[in-house]
Formats: sequence, C-alpha cells, structure tokens
Amino acid sequence: MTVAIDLAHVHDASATRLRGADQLYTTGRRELVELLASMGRPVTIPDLLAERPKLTQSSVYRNLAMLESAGVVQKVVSTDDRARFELAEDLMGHHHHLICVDCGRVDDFVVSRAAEQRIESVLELAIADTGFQPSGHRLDIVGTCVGCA
Amino acid sequence: MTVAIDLAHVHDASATRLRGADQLYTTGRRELVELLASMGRPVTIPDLLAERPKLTQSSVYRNLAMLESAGVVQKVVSTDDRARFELAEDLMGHHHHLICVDCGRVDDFVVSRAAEQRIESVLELAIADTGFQPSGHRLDIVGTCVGCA
DNA sequence: GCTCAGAATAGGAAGCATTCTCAGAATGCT
DNA sequence: AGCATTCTGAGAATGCTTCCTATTCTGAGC
Repeated sequence: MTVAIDLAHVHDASATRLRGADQLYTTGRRELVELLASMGRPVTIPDLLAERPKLTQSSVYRNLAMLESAGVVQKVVSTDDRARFELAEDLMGHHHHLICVDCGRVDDFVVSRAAEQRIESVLELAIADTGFQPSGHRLDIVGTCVGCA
Repeated sequence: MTVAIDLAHVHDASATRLRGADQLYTTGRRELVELLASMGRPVTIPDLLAERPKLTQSSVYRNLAMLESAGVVQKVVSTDDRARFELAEDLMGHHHHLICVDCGRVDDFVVSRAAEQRIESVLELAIADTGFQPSGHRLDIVGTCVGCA
C-alpha cells in the first residue's frame, strides 16, 4: 500500500516547477521536499517544526505556500484546524486519505485503477449541469484510526 | 438538486438529540438550526455573523460545537482554514460537495443511490486490511466555482 | 574567483479564527 | 413563584498563520 518515491525525480520535478515560477530551488526548500517525501503522510507545520527544530517557522510557512503554488506540494484538510501538507499527487501517485475524527491524523491509501474510473464516471454525471469546473476529486474515509480505537 | 427540508421535523430531531445530551433546545440554538437550514450549503461562522449581526460570536461557536457533538450539525472542511457547518446528513440527506479551490465556497450535490453503492463497495475493499474503523466517507469534487471561473 | 542585483531567510510582530472565562440572565422543575 | 442548573454575552486569551524588514544567500556576468 505504501508508495515508493523516486527522490531524484522528485527533486528534478521540484526544481523545474520552481524555475517555471521564477523561484530558486534553495537548500531550505530542498530540505522541506525531502522531509515531506520521508513522512509518507500529510503532516502539519507544527509537526514539521517539532521534527526539525532547526527549521524557521516563517520560512516553512512561506516555502510551503510557494511550493504549493508551484505545484510541488498540496494542502490536505482534516477534521482539526491545522493544514497538512504532502507532495503533489503527480509526484506521489493519486491516492486517498483515512482521516481520524478523533485526533485528525491522516494516512494514505490507494484504490485500483478500475475502481477509480468507476468513481470518476459517477462524478462526471453528477455535476454535468452545475457549471462547476472540476479539477479533481477528494475521496476520504473518515473514522477512527488504530491509535484512537 | 436542492433538497427540500421539513423544518418541523428538523426541530423535533434537534430537540430530541439535545435532550439526549442533557442540553436545552434554546431560542438561540433553534435560531442557528433554522439559519443553517435556510442557507442550503455549508457556511463559515464569520459568514453567519455577517448575515445576522445580532448573533454573539462566542455563543455561535459554543452552540455549533454543542450541536455538532449532539449530531444535529456537521463540520465541513474546505480549502481555506475556516470551518463550515451544515445540518447533519440524516437531516439533510446524504450528499457531496463542490469545493472551489479559489474562494473556498462549498455547494451541495447528490448522486444516485446506485452510484453511491458502487462507491461504498470500492471503499470497503480498499481499507479491508488497515484496521481503520470507518464511520463514513467524504467524496468531494474540487475545482473552480461559477463565480471564480 | 569577485561583484552586484535580485531573491530568500530569520526573527519577531501582527492578524484572525477559535476557545476560554465568568458574571448575569434564562430555563425547567417542583 | 422559587431554586438549582444551564445558557448567554462580552471580552480576553490561545494558537495557527501571515506580514514586515534587515540581513544573508544565490546565480550570472566579468
């Protein structure tokens, strides 16, 4: 279920995307990307700061916002009010989330390609007449994680 | 696509659920429920306060938290950091959300019963071996709303 | 390798949604 | 109506997030 990540490819893609946004792929940003890749699940910024106390709070916020707008990372919302971040879907692979209603923890899971297509077609039908421009879907399971059970 | 709501039934259910939690169904809480029923989409607390300036901020926060734990309303997360609230699914009917990545606005939509069952079965399969205790799913479409297009 | 202009960083202050506190008011029960 | 309990209102406090600015770093051209 865990997705293996090609770190070199992630760095290449990150550098390219930042350069495309007239931004530098600095050491600090590279460190953030590497840290996110190693976590394997969406994490909050306070989490990151606790894990790497040398990181500067304002820089982490600034750089994650930058990386998000460059399409390198994406924000994930849970049940609590802390934003969580992970690498963008096209770097990680399309996946879904298990969201714990108790502690807010988020884990990843994937479904088969065929199942994914079934879901897609259901959704296309449903919003055909709304004028909404879809860019993707968010299919999460909410419940209680093993630690909170 | 809009769901007609039986307001009397909603009030009855709300009163029952609050009483079950040793809480009173006061005027202020009744007003909140009625306001949410009239909005037809998940709204933020700042939204509510702007709409009804007579409401007290702290009471709205307190009462929505209470109504949520009593199962009368539910919290919906969008792309921004503001919590949104709407009536609980069993009062509104099961439905899904259109989430605008631009402004964070959330609208409701529904899919057919058959489509819903297909989605359920996909999910059951996917998490069979995770130990996660599901209580429901969250299937939202993210994209750009008509106002932000 | 050196210099310079533009960009990024660190550190702290400010902003804003949310939560807490507590005195006063309203509610339900007898 | 009287009493115990719960709720409300107003503001202060909390904590995540964003803004500000002086300093440091980065990269391109000499």
